[in-house]
Amino acid sequence: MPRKINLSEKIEQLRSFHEAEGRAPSYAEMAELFGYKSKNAVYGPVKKLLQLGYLDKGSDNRVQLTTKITGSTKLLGSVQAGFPSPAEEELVDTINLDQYLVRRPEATYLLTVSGDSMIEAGIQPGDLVLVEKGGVPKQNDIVVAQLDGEWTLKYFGKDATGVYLDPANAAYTRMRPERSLSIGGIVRAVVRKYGK
Amino acid sequence: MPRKINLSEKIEQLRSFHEAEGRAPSYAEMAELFGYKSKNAVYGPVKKLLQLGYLDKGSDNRVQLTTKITGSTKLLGSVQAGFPSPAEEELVDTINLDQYLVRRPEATYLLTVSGDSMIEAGIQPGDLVLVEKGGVPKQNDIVVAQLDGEWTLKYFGKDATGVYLDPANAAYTRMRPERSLSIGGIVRAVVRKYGK
DNA sequence: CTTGTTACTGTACGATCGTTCACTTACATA
DNA sequence: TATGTAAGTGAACGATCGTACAGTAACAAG
Repeated sequence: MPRKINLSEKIEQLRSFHEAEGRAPSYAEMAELFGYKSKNAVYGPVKKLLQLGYLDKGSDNRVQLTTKITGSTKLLGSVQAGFPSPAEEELVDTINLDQYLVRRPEATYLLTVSGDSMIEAGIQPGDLVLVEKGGVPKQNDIVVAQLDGEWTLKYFGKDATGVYLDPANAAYTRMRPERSLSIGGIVRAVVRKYGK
Repeated sequence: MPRKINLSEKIEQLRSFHEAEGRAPSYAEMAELFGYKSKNAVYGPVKKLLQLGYLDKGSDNRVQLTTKITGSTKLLGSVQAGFPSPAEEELVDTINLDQYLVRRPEATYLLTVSGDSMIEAGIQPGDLVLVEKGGVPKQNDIVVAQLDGEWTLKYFGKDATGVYLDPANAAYTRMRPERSLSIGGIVRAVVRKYGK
């Protein structure tokens, strides 16, 4: 039977190395980090971490850290499930919000919301919307649209009459373009930050 | 007068290198990337990019890319201002959502919201809340709390009677702990992703 | 033209890189 | 205890790393 290797400890060591240095360690640095005297000793653990997706190999042959290590937030279950007890030092993966939210980095922009036209969709003034340019909006997608000269945030829709824009606020009504309508982009995510 | 150097082009080249390789280039790779025949030629542009904050130098002497290059979203103005014309190829910095939202990575967790008790605060079922453990909640902070055995998302408050938890839903009422109340963490941000 | 400054080239250097090989140590099983 | 497998050590290899130095090319000012 193969001996048990403490991988979660090594993952934590890789996390702190990345936080301190901002880069992936070399084999020699990993040997020192893990407490080995020879850098060859890390080939075993590295192979396992590659299989588990914690490490990558680039076009040069150096190891690269994946978001499972470099990510800044640990993904847990639902609110109902509550928090894990601080005692259990389990193997928790981290994720990267950028990678989770952004599909096409070159076409994705962040805009600040002003106005309350989408308040009932949970989009408040001051929120950030992550907008992707260039796509074709589907029914009920939230879009950034320029309607008769002014930029707004609305639900996109189409019916027999043509294209329309719906607010998510009972105080406003459905709008249809009189002259021009241009879609700036489709809202892919909403981000709200509390505190200053 | 010093000759003009095209820095924004080099920044774009560094962005595409990072996207392709997932790492920072060496001096030799930068020489090839920028079209120089000698790697010494890049020392000049690199020095300027270091000053402008696009590059860093690590404890080894290799260059590191900052979020101004590796970030995945470009921060623009407000929705009202609309989109910049695609024609203008200006120097736009990118930001990193993780770095923007997360202050203490080791204490930050992501939970999925279930239930509609905070619906009027713009937090819907299925949203992700970014929760920071270990802080002391202030008046009207949104917290993950275990009230009499069950984990919920509520506004935190204190008055002469003691601690209470307020929902953001007219269908529910203020609650006060009968036996125990433990705060799991403070909600620092809300993230909603549209589409699958 | 000449001169001075800057941008760039080409070569060389020690250090470190990842990898390979031979060898020793540790330990479960028989 | 003896045996076999895996883990870890230590030395060596060519390749690439960042840096330094001398020299050339480009160009503005005189």
